[in-house]
Amino acid sequence: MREQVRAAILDAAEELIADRGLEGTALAQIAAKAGVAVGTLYNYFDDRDAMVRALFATRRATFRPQLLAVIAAGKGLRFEARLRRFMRELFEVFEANRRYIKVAFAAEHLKQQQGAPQDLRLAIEEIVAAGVAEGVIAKASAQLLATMLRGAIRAVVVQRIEAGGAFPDDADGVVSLVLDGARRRG
Amino acid sequence: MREQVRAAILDAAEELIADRGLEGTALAQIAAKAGVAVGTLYNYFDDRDAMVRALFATRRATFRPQLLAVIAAGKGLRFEARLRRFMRELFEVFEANRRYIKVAFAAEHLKQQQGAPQDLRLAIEEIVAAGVAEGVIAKASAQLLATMLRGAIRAVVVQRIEAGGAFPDDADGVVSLVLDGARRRG
Amino acid sequence: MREQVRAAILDAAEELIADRGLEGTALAQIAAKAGVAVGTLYNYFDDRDAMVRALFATRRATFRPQLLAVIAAGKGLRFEARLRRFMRELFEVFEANRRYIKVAFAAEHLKQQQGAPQDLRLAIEEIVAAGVAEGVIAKASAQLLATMLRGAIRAVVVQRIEAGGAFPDDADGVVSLVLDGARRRG
Amino acid sequence: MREQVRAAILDAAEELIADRGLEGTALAQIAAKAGVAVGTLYNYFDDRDAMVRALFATRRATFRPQLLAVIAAGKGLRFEARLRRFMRELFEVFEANRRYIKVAFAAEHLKQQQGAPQDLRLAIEEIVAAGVAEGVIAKASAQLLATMLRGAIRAVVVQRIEAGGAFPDDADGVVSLVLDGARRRG
DNA sequence: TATGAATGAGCATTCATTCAT
DNA sequence: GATGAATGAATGCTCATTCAT
Repeated sequence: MREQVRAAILDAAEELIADRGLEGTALAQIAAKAGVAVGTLYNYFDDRDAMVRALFATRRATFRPQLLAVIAAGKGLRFEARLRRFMRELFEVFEANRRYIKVAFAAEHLKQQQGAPQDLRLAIEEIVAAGVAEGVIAKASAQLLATMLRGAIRAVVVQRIEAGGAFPDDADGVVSLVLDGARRRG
Repeated sequence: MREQVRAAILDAAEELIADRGLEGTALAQIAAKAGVAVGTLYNYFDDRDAMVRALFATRRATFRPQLLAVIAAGKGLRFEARLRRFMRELFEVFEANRRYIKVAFAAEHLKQQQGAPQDLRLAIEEIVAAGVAEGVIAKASAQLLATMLRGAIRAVVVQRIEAGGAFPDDADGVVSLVLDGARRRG
Repeated sequence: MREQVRAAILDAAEELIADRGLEGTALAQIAAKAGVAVGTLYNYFDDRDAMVRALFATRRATFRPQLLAVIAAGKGLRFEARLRRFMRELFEVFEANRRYIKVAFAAEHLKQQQGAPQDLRLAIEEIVAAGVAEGVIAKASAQLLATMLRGAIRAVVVQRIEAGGAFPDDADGVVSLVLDGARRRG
Repeated sequence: MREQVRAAILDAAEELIADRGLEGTALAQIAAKAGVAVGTLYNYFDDRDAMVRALFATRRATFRPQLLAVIAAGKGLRFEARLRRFMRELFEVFEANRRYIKVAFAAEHLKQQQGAPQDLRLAIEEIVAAGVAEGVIAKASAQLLATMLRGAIRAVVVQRIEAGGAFPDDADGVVSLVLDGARRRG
């Protein structure tokens, strides 16, 4: 009961923030969309800021296990296969959490949270570390590779969010490029 | 004289926006920091929005020629040398325009300006196209390579801005990675 | 309760506008006089303009039925008696709505309302038309007579508002003059 | 020279005030239209209010002699002829001072001036007094007749100003009505 | 004397937060 | 707990007035 109201509030907040941005969304709008009175918001959250933090925390609590599951799913595989699979499945998880991803990247510049981006960073670092352990990736390249992968994912996400389409299947292209480079062979 | 005041206003705006974000910065703060009265702002700009646009336009007018000079400087070189040089010098230009870069990336989500990011995109595409023409890069990889380079640059910039250090010398590493991949050889 | 606050706001607005004019009255003054906070005004009216319109509409809603009652009261009478009675009772209604009348005439030059003046015009035209129908007034004089009556009423009202006294008993004199003229008879 | 600038300023003020009202006209607009700088206004007038008062005073200085001439022109005539002639010529004077008349009536509700209306009142009272002296008007009707004449003139003026046409020739109708009444004669 | 940039008090409006019901 | 009216500080903007040049 109480949880349902809380969820309704956060849903309303998420949708409005995704649409109009964090600063463009007033508490009155959130309350209206959630079907409660403004004052009620304060029974669930200390203040506006706490509500936003709760929004990110709640969503992250949904998103993170899915992300961890994706990582876990590839555990037995060899590095390259694992990375390719990870990239493919990652975009599916993004698709399933589309609105949160939009909000998370949109609010990336705020100090208060780097939920999804942070989780992602760790996930990538873990896989890259596995690649190093396996001897496929030089230790010296590891950090840079991780950064590049994140950069690539971010670019794709931002583009898709603005263009509005589905998250695409550049996954394999990105992996090939970062593993073997863009230089023409032969 | 008039230009000095204008510059002082934009400087104040830039610093405050870099610190507190666009929506977190009030005109009164900008005026105070610039050492003028609120009303004075309106002698220089039509309204708040025009001031922000002027800020971006002015900074871009400084940044863009530097970026173009970097591109032009590499014109005679072969692709790889050119790309390496470009990346190195690019970060120097970033360093010289540090605060603008910060504001530009911070305000990236606003429709009203994609100045620096847009300029950068075109610069990268030009160089990559030269790589294709030279036969070093497969045509099929060109788009992805460009995207990855931008993603990498962005990631580096954001990280350095938040961490506060100088833009690093990952330049060569990035180039090596995107050209030859992270996979260990031999 | 809510209605009382609304009424208090409109009362405050009316009094201040009557005193200082429409443009000379700030919302802060109205709020202070009404004993509420500025923001509260916006719980009752969309904006300043809506508040002013509401003021006129509310007052007119009180004034108009009284005016209509005065007109109706004379329905059975012959023209001259009716006109005399109308003029006398009209000034009583004016007296009962003194502050509104003041505001209404003061804001007469605004497009947004011609409430009282408009109502009055129609009332007069109806009575004059009855005079024409009865054969007492020549059709050709009707329009001018109506205009003169309005002009006379207005002059009396404005004078009394500025002088501050009660609306006078010129009523009979006005009627006699417009019916029989000022020329001395042998 | 100095007088020309002063005149240009008052002309500009008059036109703008006639168009947009007193409160709707900013000093900057007046200065711009007059072709001088804002600061210059303060070399000619103490402040905004003084400028407006000067505007009315100057215009009245033009208007009043014309009005007095109209009165003087009828001096030899008998009352009725004089009144008819006065009313006709009055509207010509109004036509010649159209913009001032518009401003004067528009600003009638301001305490600061009743220039034209005041002059007019005196003119009418003088003529009516002549009618009393001549025995055409009963002393008891004099005040009311004067009030009615003013009311009628005002109504015509306001209507013409808003409608935009020329001041009409209701003059004779008004005179006939106030002298002989609207009642149909057998 | 003329200029017009600088000034800052004043205005309408918004909105997170409080609290009596 | 839920409500939503009340609050008032804060914001962007205007404009009469001042004053250095």
